[in-house]
Amino acid sequence: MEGYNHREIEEKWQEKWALDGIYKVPDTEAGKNNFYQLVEFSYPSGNLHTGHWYAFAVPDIFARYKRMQGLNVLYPMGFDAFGLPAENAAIKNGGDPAEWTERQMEAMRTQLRSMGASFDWSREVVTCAPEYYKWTQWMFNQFLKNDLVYRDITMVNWCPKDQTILANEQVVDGKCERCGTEVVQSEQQQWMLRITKYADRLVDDLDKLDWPEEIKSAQRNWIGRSEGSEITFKLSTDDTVSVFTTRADTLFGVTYIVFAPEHPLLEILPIENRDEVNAYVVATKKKQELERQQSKEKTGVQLKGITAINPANGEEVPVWIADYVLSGYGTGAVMGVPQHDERDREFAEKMGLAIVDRPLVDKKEITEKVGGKLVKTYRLRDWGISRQRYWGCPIPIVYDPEGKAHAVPDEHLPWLLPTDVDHTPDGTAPLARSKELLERTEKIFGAGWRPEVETMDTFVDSSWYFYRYLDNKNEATFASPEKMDTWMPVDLYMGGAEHTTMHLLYSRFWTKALHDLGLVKDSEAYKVRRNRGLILGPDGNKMSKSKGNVINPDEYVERLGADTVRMYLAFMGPYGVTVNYPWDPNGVVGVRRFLERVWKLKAKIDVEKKVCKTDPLVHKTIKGVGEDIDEFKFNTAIAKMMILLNALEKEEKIVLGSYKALLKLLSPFAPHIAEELWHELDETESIHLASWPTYNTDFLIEETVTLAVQVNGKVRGEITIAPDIAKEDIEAAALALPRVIAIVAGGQPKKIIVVPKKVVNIVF
RNA sequence: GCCGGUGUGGCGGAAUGGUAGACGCGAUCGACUCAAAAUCGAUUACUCGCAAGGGUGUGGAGGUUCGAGUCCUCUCUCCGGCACCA
Repeated sequence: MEGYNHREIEEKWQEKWALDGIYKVPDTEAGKNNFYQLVEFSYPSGNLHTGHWYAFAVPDIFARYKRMQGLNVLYPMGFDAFGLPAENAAIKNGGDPAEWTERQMEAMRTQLRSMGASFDWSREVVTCAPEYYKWTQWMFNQFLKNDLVYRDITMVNWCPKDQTILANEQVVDGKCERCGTEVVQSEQQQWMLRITKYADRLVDDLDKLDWPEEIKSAQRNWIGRSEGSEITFKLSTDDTVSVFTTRADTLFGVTYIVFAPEHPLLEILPIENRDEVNAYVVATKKKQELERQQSKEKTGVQLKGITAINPANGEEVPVWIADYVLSGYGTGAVMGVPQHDERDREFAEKMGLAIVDRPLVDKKEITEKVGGKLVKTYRLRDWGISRQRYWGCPIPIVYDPEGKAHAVPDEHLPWLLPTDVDHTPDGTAPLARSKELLERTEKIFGAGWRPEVETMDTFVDSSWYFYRYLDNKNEATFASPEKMDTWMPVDLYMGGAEHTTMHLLYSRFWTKALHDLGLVKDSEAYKVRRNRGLILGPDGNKMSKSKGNVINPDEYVERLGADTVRMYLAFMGPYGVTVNYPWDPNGVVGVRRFLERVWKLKAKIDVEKKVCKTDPLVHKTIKGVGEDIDEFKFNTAIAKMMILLNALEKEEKIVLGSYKALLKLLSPFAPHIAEELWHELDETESIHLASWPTYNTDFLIEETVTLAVQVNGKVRGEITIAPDIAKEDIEAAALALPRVIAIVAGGQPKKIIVVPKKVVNIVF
């Protein structure tokens, strides 16, 4: 037998598996239940890094395990292929983003294949393909018809470098998530999706989901529901202003009212110190949002000549504007209750406003009494999806000569992205420069019609991709109801923690919207969600080129093999928890050693041998490995296989069945070496089509058990006895230990506790 | 500040309230070798002791229990989310 040559066998089996199509998944298979396991598809960067391996290769263990257990497992892969990097590459080097993307995808497919993952490539989904975005646009049209889409002028986050709008989720510490440029606020028209309409359900339905609390809590925080009252104050000018408060019970303690500087009433009120007020408003607008949030120093200006009447007691209180009141939240005006609110107190003290201590009242009663209403507000904003970029899904809208927006009718979908675009950025949307798009629009709709030149946020593309895997070639609909019935909802969705309040929230919204339109059955797409952690550099820091701590998986695959890399990543710690693990270049060698020893162990097989004293351990290992995989504890599953190997190696000769069982247990983790060794045993069918080994409980019955003997809770020795021995005999055996006799020294134990198979505690 | 998570050897980590540190890495010693690597064997929480054996130990302080890494109370650290959100 040759030595373990990973290069040879990995390539050989990858080719063979592809050729035989062993991972091609039918929509239904007789006698098998379907299991839909999803991982977040990736952007085609053309560079498969350690993170990808951790994201795809480790869940592949689970998919393979489920398949061997007799489930019909779908584990698909695709590409979230629209997005800025392709366009930036085109800007930098010239060329076409579509071609660039295709090249990157081809490179990535090759790299992905090197993982030995069991993806069903026949179901691949590529979001930038017209066959795909046709349905993205179709859904947009459906949403438009059902009032889930609208056009609005809003303050947006604008990245001056990328020349595009960013969602709040894409702004990190006031900087563009992608390029790190300081984000500025600017007022723009854009297409909005009414995600806020679903805010309550997005919060409430979390309770039904088997998701880690950490994810649910992050989504709740992000949506930021708060329940309170809207109360109207009359002004001295006969105008009225509504305030939102969660503390209606403090209404009697109101000593002033404050507007946000952007409040629309400011323009119409007869303010005596108009110049002073305007100056404050202008100064506020100049401040960027970031600055406004950082400097907590209270500022503000009183609106002279304006007062408000407290509806609870008729008291007349002054009215101010101050930038500590946010225009985008609640009603953009608050009641100042310095006695009960820290911010109000700070403001009142600085401005010399009254602070009064009044009794609290019932929130609900007082709200009703003063004609207010109980309301909920949310931190979540509607989702602006307009991007002034080229490489995205075109928004299927055209404008008539009067400038009115119309949906591009379904029969003209896909509304193709034009190709005649100069990618040099000039601050305008690239599609505005396309002759092709304009001519197409006029040809179909008439002279004077103009196309929408914005493209969609790529989070739109990824909000429904998991449906398309189920039926990726369907030309009549995005996915047939029958196929969705057999697969949805997703049984297990593993992904990155960074998507918790972005993709994960958006796609939940999308599913609910499709559900309400009768297009899908479930209102939640993912039954179980697990976030994974990060693989850090050997120095314990996040991998980055500048730190020089980047681990290139290709090098390790070349040197030690894909099986070793997969298995090492699984061995580092439990999966599905957001814990970060540093890559240990020595640790990975340990896994390789394990595989080599499995390889060598084959020489010890004795086909004549039928029983071995390791047989019970084999059964125990089968049980344990299965249980660990069920809980995503791949690390301890591997440890158990190592324990078994250690024991088998100590034997002169081993039973063939034991070796086969070990190979089966190993096969989800290290699919190539397991397949190779399996075939060397004269097996002809793939090990990956074999069934998961079963264990015989007869072997799990222990002949003897070892109990710790404690005196007053401290371990003083141990006894090895038959498991079914009587309590009295156990006590006697424990008391007979020389060390116990020495400690007890003839005294009478107060009590003896016997925990079967575990411990004897002599309390003395 | 609010919410969520985390804390165990030199390192990654393991432990249904029942012998803390499985498994792996690293380290030390030994075998093999001219030598090194690889491989194999032994040791490896800390500490006192020649040894037998003892003491201490899961961020910290209390508590419940025959028995606590695990349960309870308080507290600290680090990581993540939200944050002038009324």
